[in-house]
Amino acid sequence: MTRQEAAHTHRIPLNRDRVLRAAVALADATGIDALSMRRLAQELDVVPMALYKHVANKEELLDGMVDTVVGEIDPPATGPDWQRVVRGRILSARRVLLCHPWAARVIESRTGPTPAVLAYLDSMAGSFRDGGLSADLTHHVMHAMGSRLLGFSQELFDASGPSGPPDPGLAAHYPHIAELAATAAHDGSSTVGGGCDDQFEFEFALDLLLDGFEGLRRQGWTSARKA
Amino acid sequence: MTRQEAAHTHRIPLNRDRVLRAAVALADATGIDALSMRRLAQELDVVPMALYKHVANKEELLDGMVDTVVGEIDPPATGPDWQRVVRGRILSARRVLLCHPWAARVIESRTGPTPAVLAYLDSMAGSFRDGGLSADLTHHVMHAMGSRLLGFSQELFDASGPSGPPDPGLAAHYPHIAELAATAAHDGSSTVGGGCDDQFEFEFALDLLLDGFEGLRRQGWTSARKA
DNA sequence: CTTGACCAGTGTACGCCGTACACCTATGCT
DNA sequence: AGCATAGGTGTACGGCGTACACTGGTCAAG
Repeated sequence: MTRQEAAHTHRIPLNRDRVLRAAVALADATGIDALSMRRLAQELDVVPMALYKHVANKEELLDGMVDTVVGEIDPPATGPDWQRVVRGRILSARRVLLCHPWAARVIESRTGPTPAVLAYLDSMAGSFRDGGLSADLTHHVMHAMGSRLLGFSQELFDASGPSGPPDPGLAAHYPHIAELAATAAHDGSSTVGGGCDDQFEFEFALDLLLDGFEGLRRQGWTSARKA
Repeated sequence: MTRQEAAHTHRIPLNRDRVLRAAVALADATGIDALSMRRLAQELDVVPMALYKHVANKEELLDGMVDTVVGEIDPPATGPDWQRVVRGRILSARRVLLCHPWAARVIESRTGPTPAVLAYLDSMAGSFRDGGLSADLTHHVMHAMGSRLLGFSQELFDASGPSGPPDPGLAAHYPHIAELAATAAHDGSSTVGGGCDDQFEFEFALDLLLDGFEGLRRQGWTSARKA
């Protein structure tokens, strides 16, 4: 067990997959802003340039990270009730994205779709089609769901800061927001703290949209273009 | 007209507002990634550090830019039809955000709300309340609208690249997406090219949501929490 | 057994970034 | 006249992504 042998044993050859996993873990642990090629290399006990044998550049690294997390989303369930199927899948996507808070922003920042995202969207479209929606309606429905399809949209921010008591200055300047904050505060939601129940909000919007889609489907909606 | 006088005349004293406007213009012209303090300073014929007399740092510059563009959104119209009012305002926001394609991402990247965004959201909540929605419903409705409230969400990407003919390889791997692309291609929408009519998609989703909200309002919806 | 191609990993270097800090210099108040 | 202040300057530092030339180890062909 010379030093050389030790080096051999503890150094798994560092393939692309290991790089991506380490990058995801690092982003999870320290935030996406702290993810640099240099820090990542350090984490892998390697010199920065070594990474470039496995990813072309940082953009491709980010693409790979996106594919890695999107690959964690459950495959679609099977069943006759398309709304159930879609709902379950989207909530799975949401769960995954909530585990990797950086992922939503990174996905949005990609200039083109990555394969895993494409596959996800494709199977989602398939679920709509299997549920009896026309291709036309499915198309518009996918657009309507927007980023909600991918389970994120935690919304911009909470409007109320992390602090506890309602800011009196805020109430003076933004009365309606203050009112909403008050509403959120004193209904006994699952989040004991000041905030509102994100999960409830998410499902509220999701169900509203799904109900809307079902209504359109039942009435045989088709995109009536004005010439 | 010594050189000194010339310097005096052509150098308007560079206040915060001029900095923000120049930053917005530069981001519009060259993209948000090309906006650096150094490039911005150069644009203003000034040394980089001069900017720091007017903005604390780059984050605050971005905050200011957000407030600048959000300030361009039309004030809310008045009228008895709340859906009309809200719809018009949101479409105004969308118009503004489409003029500054970088703005959506920057807004999402802010850690806290900026004053202009807060004011915008507040007056939007006011429109819902004036329309007869309860504070409770308004709260959830604001969440449901999500980023659509701010008029963006051009959606992740177009799924079909900028190229013309449908990629046969894509069709093989992602049949449903290919089907949607075909649907979008041969209905004679306003965009003659391959893409779909973003404006139509946006209004489709918007109206679906607004109709859903109106239904809830009419039936006196209230958030029925399961304890 | 030698040779040479081919990797994965290294080391150095460049140009860009945000910005801390010390410095000027004109302006305007006392 | 004296002086504080505000706005613009110059220099410098540490971090970033990554181009490019290299090295040592593996392995097939001669």
